[in-house]
Amino acid sequence: MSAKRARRTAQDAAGAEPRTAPYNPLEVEPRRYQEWLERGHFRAPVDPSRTPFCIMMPLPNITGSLHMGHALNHTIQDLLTRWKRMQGHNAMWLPGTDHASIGTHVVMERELAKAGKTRFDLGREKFLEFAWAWKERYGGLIYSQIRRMGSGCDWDRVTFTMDPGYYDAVIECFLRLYQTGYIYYGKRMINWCPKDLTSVSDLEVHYETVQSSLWYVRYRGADGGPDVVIATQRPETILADVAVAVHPEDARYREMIGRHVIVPIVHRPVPVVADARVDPAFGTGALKITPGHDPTDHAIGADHGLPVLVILDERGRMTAETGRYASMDRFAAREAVAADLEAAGLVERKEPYATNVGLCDRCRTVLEPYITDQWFCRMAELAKPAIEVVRAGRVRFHADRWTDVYLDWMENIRDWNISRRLWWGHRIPVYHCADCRQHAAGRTPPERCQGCGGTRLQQEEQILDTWFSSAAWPFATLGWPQETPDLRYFYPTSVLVTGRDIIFLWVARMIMFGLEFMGDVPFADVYINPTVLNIEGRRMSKSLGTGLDPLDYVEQGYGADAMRYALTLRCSLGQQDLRFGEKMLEDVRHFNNKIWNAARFVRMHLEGFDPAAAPSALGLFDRWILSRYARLVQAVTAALEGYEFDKAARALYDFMWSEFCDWYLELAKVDLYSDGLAPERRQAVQHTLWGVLEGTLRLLHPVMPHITEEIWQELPHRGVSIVVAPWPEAEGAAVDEDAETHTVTIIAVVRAIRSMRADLGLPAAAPLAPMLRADGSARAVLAAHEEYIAALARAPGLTLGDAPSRREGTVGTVAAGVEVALEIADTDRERARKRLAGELSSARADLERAAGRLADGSFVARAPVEIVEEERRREAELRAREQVLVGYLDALR
RNA sequence: GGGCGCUUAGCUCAGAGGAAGAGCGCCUCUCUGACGCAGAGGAGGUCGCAGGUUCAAGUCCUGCAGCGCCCACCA
Repeated sequence: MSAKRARRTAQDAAGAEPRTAPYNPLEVEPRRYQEWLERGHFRAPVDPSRTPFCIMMPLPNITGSLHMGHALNHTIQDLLTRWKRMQGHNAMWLPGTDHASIGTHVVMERELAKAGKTRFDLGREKFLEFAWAWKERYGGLIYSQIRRMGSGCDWDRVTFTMDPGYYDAVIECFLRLYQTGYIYYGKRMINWCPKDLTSVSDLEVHYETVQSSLWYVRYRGADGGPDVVIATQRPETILADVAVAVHPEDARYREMIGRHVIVPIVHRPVPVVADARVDPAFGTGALKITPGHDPTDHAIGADHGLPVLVILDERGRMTAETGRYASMDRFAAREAVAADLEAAGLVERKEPYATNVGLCDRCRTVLEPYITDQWFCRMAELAKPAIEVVRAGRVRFHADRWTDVYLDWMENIRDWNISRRLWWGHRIPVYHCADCRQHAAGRTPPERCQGCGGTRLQQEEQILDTWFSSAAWPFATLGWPQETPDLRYFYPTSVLVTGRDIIFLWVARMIMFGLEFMGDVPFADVYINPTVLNIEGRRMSKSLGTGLDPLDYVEQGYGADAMRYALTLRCSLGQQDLRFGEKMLEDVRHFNNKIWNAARFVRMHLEGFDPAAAPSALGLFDRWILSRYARLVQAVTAALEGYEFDKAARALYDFMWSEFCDWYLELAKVDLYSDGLAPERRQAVQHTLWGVLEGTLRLLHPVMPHITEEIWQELPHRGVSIVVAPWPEAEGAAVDEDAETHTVTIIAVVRAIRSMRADLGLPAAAPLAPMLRADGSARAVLAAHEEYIAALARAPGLTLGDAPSRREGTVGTVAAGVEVALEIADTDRERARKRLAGELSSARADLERAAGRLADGSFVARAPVEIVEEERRREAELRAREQVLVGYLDALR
């Protein structure tokens, strides 16, 4: 146990209680949020007289609950929206959820499985009823969590991707792409999940390295020709082999090309073909060709006019045609076939082999390359303008490095498999003729087939990829394809805030859809927020048990503001990850309490204060803090403009705590507690306390909306809510260099006295009588503010004049050019000597460095004049300081 | 196989060419009238390693190492 903790515990045991209760966010936050809703502060109806600012929320899944990633993502969006609203924009943040077809399927089917059922037991219609009931039950949960975080969304516009209007917009997108000729249909090899029974797009494949085996299998030559040995990790697919391929330049196999070999087990003679896609360095340099079960083989087979054989069904089981392997699972079949090959003496050897297998992103089942009827969207044409707008800076990524990531993917884009063999989603608006297999696209079935005139038309069973529907999010939420006022007013939107994991899945596709359907980019800026990791730097995951629930922390008593601030403080452009730990919340809780109590102090001293009356007697420190505040306004505004959220948060923290509380409040106390304070001085101090606090609250509000509102409402102010208060301009509070310089001097002097007190071991409460000596303007400033220095340094006997720099029985130093001396008792001589010696040695080290640089001819000749001058000034100062310290030290010997 | 990011005080992170910073933690002191979720004073870093550019390098360049991420998917 630390000493500090021990003391605290002892104090607790003694029953010592803090005089005031700390700030309690749990009481404040829900109440304030409710008030904002009731007052309609988050509503943003179309208003042509104001500039719109619009953010579309990256839509959470209906199956999900709020996690740390959302907490950060929403904090940033809310921060931006609130800030822009305060700047006078008509700020709109649109919330919504995603039907997340495969994700929801997985969750619901897991639920069904508990009752021993599958979705096929229910049938399409019943299953969809079940899904809607699910959505009603859980879909609202995430909204209440979003509200609890303080997010100021326009709830009147909340959108679900299967709402009728949105559904219609998605269908419209499909039909237009179909008419343009970008959508095509046919049997293609895709990534198939044998568990979910659907295709998944390339982006939804999760690769993992697993330990597997590589079997070297001998294929006998046909008609007495030479054998060939191939290497495979999937012996079961040998049954579907239609050829063996070798590299055309491979000398080992030149003789083989055009001859035939016998596929083991099925005893099928197949040709040996030459193809440059074979890597001669891998395995034996001979590749078995299985067009039905491997994408590369599929391509090679197509080019060589080879047939396609299929030996696995949609569930990954061996088909009926495979004889004794029929209905075996693919992994069992692998072992069985391998064993049979072994028994036949055809396995040359088997070696361990690490390979990447593609897993279903949702259910982690090993995916199977599989040939089915699929819908694809051509991407080359859509990608072209989407590349151009980013190159031209019409869409800007923050941080900038994501631009290359985006461009790289877009330039190598491949066609998009948009169909899913699932039920929960937007059903593809195409009708197939049962007679001639022709199809036609449309919202309703055609009366008869255009090909054969038949009337047996059936709608396509498959639905669209979830990401196809979310690609329309920036405009389908605003009423597209209707030309609504909303659409005209808010599109293009302002900023997209999202994670890097969906730059391809979502961001790129929104840009392509936006350009295709709206003829304009969907947003001007894309801010990529960091990924939230736990404190060990591990990914948060529910299944690994490393997930953290932000609402847990909020309700534990830290509150939403603390969560928001903790995340914002670490949300920098430089970092791509953000490590989160509970300690961070504690820090912010302390900060909240600091603000709360500072505000209490201010209010306590606002009696008789009239905010409308301009202050007529500002003192040095009033001017100082106003100047510091003016800089703060600039710094915070600039940081937000540059998406440097951490800088904004840090600037606010440092100002509030280290300048406003530690110095200005303490200095103000000297005035406020003095008996004979002139009324105009009181007014000036009150005005400054109020003005700076009120302004800082406004700057803080986007990050910590609740506590700032709670305090702001208790202050004299000009509006109904801080939510709609104007963002501070450096109005009336300009930078005052003079006040800053002089205050720095005074602070340095106070610190010097405090430091001497501590080094000499003098009691904290002992009244001191330091002697100060200064020249010029510093002297005048000190003379005018002796009272403040005396109070803050607890030095009522302070004198300003000719401090003795070589006097027996004193210790001294130089602070900001002011000599500060203190008489010491005989018993303190040793401590004083130690302090002086320490200071002297570090002064000498600095001096040596400065003198060294100035003695270097090339430095003086080549460094810029200002730098050299600065060094000279420093050297002179250090020399003077050294002299003074030596003087004191000598006098103590 | 390609690409990106990170490596600064015990921990979490700022700093991006001119004297090493913050918060927490640690040490000492303080029952001071906003706050002990506090105040005051301290200790603590050859800025991953090796070269280079420069009068000057956490900061720019080149390698290397470790950690993390992304793309591609090789039988």
